[in-house]
Amino acid sequence: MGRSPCCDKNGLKKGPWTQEEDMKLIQYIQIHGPANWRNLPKNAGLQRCGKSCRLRWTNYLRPDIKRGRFSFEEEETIIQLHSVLGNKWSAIAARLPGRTDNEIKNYWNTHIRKRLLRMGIDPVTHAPRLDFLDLSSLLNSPQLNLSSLLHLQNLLNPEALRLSMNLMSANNNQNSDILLQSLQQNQSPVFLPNQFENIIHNQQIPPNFQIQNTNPMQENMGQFSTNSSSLIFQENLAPNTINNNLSKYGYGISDQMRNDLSENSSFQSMNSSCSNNFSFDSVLSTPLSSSPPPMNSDSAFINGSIEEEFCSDLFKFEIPESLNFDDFM
DNA sequence: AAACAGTGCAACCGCTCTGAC
DNA sequence: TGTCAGAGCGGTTGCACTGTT
Repeated sequence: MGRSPCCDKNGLKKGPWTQEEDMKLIQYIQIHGPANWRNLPKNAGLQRCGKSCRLRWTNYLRPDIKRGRFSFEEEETIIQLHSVLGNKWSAIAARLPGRTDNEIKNYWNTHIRKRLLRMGIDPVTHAPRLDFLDLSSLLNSPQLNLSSLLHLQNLLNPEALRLSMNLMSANNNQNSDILLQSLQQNQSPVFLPNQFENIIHNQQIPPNFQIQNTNPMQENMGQFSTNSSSLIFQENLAPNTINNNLSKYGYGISDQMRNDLSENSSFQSMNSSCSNNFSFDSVLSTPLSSSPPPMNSDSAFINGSIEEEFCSDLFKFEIPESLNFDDFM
């Protein structure tokens, strides 16, 4: 005994809704309210499946539906919420007044997802994916050093990283031996956040280390789960360190932009007890525009209900208006 | 101008999950 | 505990529109 179908599909109309059907549905719901979808088509005189009526109402006819293009703020909100909630489109839609889950899903798949991929960002994990980028150009970059390779360990599959290390070894990079040895022994070296900072600043590496994932939201995200950014943006890191790492890990920050950031922008580390829950990925993956709104992610949360699990104001990042982002779009 | 390819989006399908009964 | 309706999700389809050749 399986579940009975929601409707008898024989003789029921499919495809685009006509204006007359819409009017029937609207008038019926205005009188009786949106309930008992199974019986609604019959009572409303519609040759439609109840589920089709429900979807038509919730995705198109509802009076509070907002039509038209997504604003920058809405897009930013979607990206940030998706970095926390994943593909829970209804949960995302609940925080975007007037937008439906289906609309957001479509917009994600047709616009945002493609742009994130072009930016070298995994749209699933919101982590930079160097396998989307040109590895050879990275290896030839004068900025490639030990700390950046430590993050490559998180972003590349082991074989790709081994190849990278071999190439660096050929370039007489003595530090690479340490990392290569660790990889060959398949160790899971561990280090603490303050040690990580030492690495960033002093290029020193403990004998055995591991980048610890401090973001619980990303612990279950498979092979790309180790989150570099949650470590990169620990509270005590200097802005220039952050700026340098922006470009190291695939965000395409040019030298000009990095200089502008160093000179004119400010990362404000906020004292917060929820820093471990914050993922900077959402901010990083936020699309840049020629006239960006304030990068304070507070604007992303309509009702504030998510703030308990997502520290939205850990950092405030101000981008000077004179900065030209066209190169990065 | 016509043919074709690419894109965006509404709508659908099949399935799972959840809560009420 | 099982059944059912509603809700939600991922994936897909079909069509209109737009850009390119």
